[in-house]
Amino acid sequence: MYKSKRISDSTIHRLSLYYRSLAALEKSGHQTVCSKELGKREKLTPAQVRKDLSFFGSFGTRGLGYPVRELKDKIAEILGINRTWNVAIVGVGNIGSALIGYKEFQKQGFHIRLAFDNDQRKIGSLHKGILISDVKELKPLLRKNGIQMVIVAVPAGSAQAVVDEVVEAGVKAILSFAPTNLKVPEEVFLRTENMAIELEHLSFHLAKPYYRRPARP
Amino acid sequence: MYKSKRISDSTIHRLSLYYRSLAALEKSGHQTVCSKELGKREKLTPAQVRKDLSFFGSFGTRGLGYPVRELKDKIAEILGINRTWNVAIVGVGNIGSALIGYKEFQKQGFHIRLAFDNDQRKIGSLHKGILISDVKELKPLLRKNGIQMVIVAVPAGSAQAVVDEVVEAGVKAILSFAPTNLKVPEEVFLRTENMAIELEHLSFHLAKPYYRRPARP
DNA sequence: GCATGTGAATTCATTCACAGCT
DNA sequence: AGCTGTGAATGAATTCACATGC
Repeated sequence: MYKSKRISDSTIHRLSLYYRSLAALEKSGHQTVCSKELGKREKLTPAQVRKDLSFFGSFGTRGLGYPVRELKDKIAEILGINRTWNVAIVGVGNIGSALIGYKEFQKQGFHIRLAFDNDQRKIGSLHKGILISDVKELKPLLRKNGIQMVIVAVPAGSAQAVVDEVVEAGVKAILSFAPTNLKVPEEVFLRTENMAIELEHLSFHLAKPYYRRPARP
Repeated sequence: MYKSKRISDSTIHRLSLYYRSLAALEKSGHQTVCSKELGKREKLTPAQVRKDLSFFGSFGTRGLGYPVRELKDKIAEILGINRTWNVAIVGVGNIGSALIGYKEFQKQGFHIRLAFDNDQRKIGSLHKGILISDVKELKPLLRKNGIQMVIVAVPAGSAQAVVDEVVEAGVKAILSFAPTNLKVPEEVFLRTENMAIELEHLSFHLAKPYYRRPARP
C-alpha cells in the first residue's frame, strides 16, 4: 500500500509507457491486462511492472490482473495528465515551431497558449494559429495567462536569460532544448533535452559495436 | 587501463555532456581541467567523472588534471563524432522539418543527406536545401547514398513499415520520434524519443511535488 | 600538496520467489 | 489454478577513500 518512497525518473518514464499501452489496450476492447502482458508490450519484466505500480497503490486483483480503464485513469492521475496544462514556448525557430504544431501535446492535455520570439519579423504574426509575442513581454504574459510550464527553444546563448525571466514569473516547470547548462532555483523543475546527444548515442554504437549492450529480456 | 566492461547508457550520455563542457573550456582558453571542476559544471561528483573516463583509459595526470583539448578529442573518438555520418530523415512534418534545419547536427558531423515523405505536394520540393524524395524510393536511395543513420519522424501508424524498410536497407542505427513501440532485429540499434513523455515528467512533478527528488549534490 | 585511477563500500534499481487473494 | 503485491536477493550504478604519481 501507498509507500512514501522516492520515485525514480525511470519509474516515471515507464508509467508514461504503461499509459500508452493501456490506451491502446482500451481501444482494442480489452477489459483487463496482467503484468506479464503489459511488460511484454514494453519489453519489461512482469515484476518491474508490478513494482512500479506498487509505489502508488494496489490497482490489480490477484488471479485476474489490472482493469485496463481504471489503471489508465489512475496513471493519468499520477502523471498529472488527467487535466490540462497551460504551456508557453519561447523561441519559434526550428524546434519551437515544430513543437507548436505537435499534435501529441494537445492530445495529452498540454495546451500551447503562448509563443515568444525576439525576431521582429515573426512578432505579431500567427504561427499555426498561435500569435507570436515579443519576448520582452514574457514575464507579464506568462503571469497573466496562468502559464504552468515553459518550453525553452532558443539558442544556447540566450537560454539562461530566458530561464531567469521564466523563473521570476513564478513558473515551476521548464523543458529546455537549448544545448547548454542552465541554473534554476531548487524549487523549479528543469529538464534539458538535447537532440544531438541522441544521435551521439547512435554514433557511439556504430563506432564501437563491441560496447553494445545485449537486448533486454 | 582500458577495461572491457559493459558501458551504460548513462555513461555515454555523460560523455556527451563532458564533451560539451570541454568544448566550452577550450574556447575560453583553459589548458587543463580537474574532475572536480568538470563535475561541478555538469552537476556530477568528481568520482563520477573519473569513473566514467576510466572505462576508456587514463587520460589525466595525477596532481594536475586532464588536458582539455586532448580529452575532448578522445571523447569525440569514443562517441564516434570525430568524423561525419550520413543521416536521412523520414517524414517531413513538424519534427522532421525542424530536424532538417537543426544546426547542432551539422556541427557534430551529422549530415542530413536525404529526406523522405509520402505527401505528393512535398515530394520534389526543396526544404532548407534538401530535396524531399518519395518514401517509395527509401530503400534504394538509402543504399545508394551510404546512409548510416535514419531519423524516423512519421506518424505512429506508419513507423513500423518505415523501420522495416530501413532495416532491409542495411541501416544499423535508428532514432525514432514516433510515439509507438517498434521492433528491430538484434543487430540494429534503436532509440525512441517521445517529446510528450518529457512534458509528462514536468506535469508529474507539478501535480505531485512531494515526490520530487532532492537536488543533486 | 594536489588530483588521478580504482578496488571496496554503499546506494539505488531490478528481479526473484512466494504468501495471499480471487 | 492464476496473478498480484512485496520483502528478500541480486545486480548495477554511484560514491568513498586511499595508494599512487606528478
